[in-house]
Amino acid sequence: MKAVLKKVSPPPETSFTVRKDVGENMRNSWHYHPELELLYIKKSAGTWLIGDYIGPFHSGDVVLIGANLPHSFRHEDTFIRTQKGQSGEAIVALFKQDIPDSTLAALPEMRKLTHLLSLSRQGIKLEGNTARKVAVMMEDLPELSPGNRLLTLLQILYLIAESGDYTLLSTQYFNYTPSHNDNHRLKTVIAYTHKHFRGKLSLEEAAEQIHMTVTSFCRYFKMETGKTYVRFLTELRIGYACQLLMDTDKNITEICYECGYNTLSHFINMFKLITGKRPVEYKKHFK
DNA sequence: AGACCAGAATTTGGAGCATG
DNA sequence: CATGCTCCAAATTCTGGTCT
Repeated sequence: MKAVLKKVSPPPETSFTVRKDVGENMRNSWHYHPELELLYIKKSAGTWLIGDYIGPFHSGDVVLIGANLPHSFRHEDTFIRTQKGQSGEAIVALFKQDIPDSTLAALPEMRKLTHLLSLSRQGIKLEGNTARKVAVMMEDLPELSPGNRLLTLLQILYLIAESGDYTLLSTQYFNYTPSHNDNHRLKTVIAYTHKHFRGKLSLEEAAEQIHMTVTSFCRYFKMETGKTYVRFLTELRIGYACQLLMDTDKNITEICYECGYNTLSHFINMFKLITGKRPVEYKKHFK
């Protein structure tokens, strides 16, 4: 599943982009961009794929997507194709990490904000009261003067960081970038998995990559990532299957084999486990 | 396309060993 | 004593065949 790099250029008098997407304009494909994206779903529902996370979204949801994190929002047809006035609506703010970094993040009072920006690489979904407050602030964003718009954006980021009222969506290993602190062995095995998940990939093979026995590897992987290796692999494969279902006309059997599964029954079971829908239902829903 | 089932494979948790 | 690993048995999950 290859994400497409999208170029975003803000209007000349501003340092970031705010837009209101309505109906057809909300359509998008699997893509990424160096800008952070703050998205408020004013009126719509569907499924979002953010990194290796797949899940439903509804009106009122707010999400912060970090730099270069691939994502795609699949809106239900009713919100895309309805008559004027009844279509779905979303408000999007796209800004470079420099904006909070150069204005606030360097200050000691803003330690939580720095943390928030680093967590955004996994995709952050706002919860409860914070989501409601941010939604209200985002409603106003498109109408504000450029200066007020910037201040409101910073205020929103500060509010999110301080509240801690959010959940992380993707695993931290989906879009990892090498750093000296990262576990080298884990990086090796995850990179190997990303490269080979479409084919046959045994636990033994994965363990071999980092010279561990299978037993030790299973325990190690679970301890490091919080999920089993098989679960991680399943999420990766089903995420790819979703893309194939939405973006191609391949049949379920073909997609099953293309995602590294050998039996249709198992593929369907796993698909249901991860998405809550059967492949055919999923395809009908979004095609 | 999807359900069901038996056998195979994987994961888990406890116990224990080696090393620093 | 802490850490990192292995071994083993039991539990859980996956696979592949078959049927609807």
